[in-house]
Amino acid sequence: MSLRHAVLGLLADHPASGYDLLRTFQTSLANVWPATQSQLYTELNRLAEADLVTVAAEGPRGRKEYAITEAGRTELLHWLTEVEPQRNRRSDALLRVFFLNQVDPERARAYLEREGAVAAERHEGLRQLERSVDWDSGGDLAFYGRLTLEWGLRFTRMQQEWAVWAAEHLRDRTPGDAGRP
Amino acid sequence: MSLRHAVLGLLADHPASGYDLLRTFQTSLANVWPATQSQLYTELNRLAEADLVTVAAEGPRGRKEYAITEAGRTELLHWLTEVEPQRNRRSDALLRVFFLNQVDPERARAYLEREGAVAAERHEGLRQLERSVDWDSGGDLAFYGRLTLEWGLRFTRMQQEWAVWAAEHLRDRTPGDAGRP
DNA sequence: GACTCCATGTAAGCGGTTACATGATTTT
DNA sequence: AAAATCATGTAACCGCTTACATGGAGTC
Repeated sequence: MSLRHAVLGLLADHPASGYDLLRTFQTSLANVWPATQSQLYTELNRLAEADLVTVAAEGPRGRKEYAITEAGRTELLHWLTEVEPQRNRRSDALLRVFFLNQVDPERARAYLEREGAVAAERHEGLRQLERSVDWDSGGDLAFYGRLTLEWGLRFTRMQQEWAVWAAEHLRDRTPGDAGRP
Repeated sequence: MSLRHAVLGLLADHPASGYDLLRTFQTSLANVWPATQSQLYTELNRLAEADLVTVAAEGPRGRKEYAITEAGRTELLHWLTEVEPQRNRRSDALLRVFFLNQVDPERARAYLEREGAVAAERHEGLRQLERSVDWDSGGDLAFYGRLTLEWGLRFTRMQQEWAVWAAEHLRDRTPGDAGRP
């Protein structure tokens, strides 16, 4: 149930409408906790129902600006410091590797190489993001955003390096007859 | 819908009962695609319904041994080579980092250090697993299992190193008054 | 006979995805 | 006037989690 806390976390910084939050979820948070429009609006209504947020103002076009309440802040801090993160992660990309013995080594290598290429692309995308953001604003959010971005950079690099290593390992193991005397 | 393919992948190697598969999911696959007992039995019935697996034999205590069918193999290969992996991952641990500006730097550092410690533990656990498995059996599954394990080792190491880096970065930024002249 | 392990099934509830639906305001 | 953007809401479906429920077979 972390969408709830993602919303609280954003509103803790400053009030925003569902529409505002949506854009944040589709940009800054896209790589950490993506959320859809449908999900967001439902959750905002639930949060308001539970008095963790309130409708602070109403604007044109039915716009509702939400603000976090004291109870919301308490809940956020509780989650931040006292709730153990769920660390078990599923990876269907890795699951495929597990079953790569079902295809011939060439296809297996092709799969690994594609994984490496995709990781490299994502890495490059994050590097571009890094360049495009003003990190010197001094804001706390910028600082911690930088930390999560660094995680992403390291993660994608690790994946890329692993894929290269795995493909090589595979080649060494089954010296394909192609390109050999 | 990858539980389906995880089951097919396992049955592609050799027939097994739901109970057998369950143990595999709770051990070898635990770090890649965990599944519960409830989920597994439901999925096996669905797979049988769709003729992707069949009940090859019935044993004592109502044991049903499932085997993959030709249609099942086709579906597995399709998924393996033609379906693009879903790569967007949620991480509530990382989401917390994003909102760490809500707590004081000391608590933030404590959080990062704990993340590092957990990563180190998991790394050690995987190293032990590595030692306990006979990788020289020559089996394909052992080979590809090794690749996924290596991924885990690199991932946990990366996380640990990142956590150390992040905690240091945080210290440099806000030179706490504790332990300073 | 009691305990443990093997073995399967089902029901309630929740969070996430996809799709549909509506309408006001601003821009071109 | 038309198009783009802002803005919210809801319904169907699916997969995962938790919990409950049942019983056969082997072991002490």
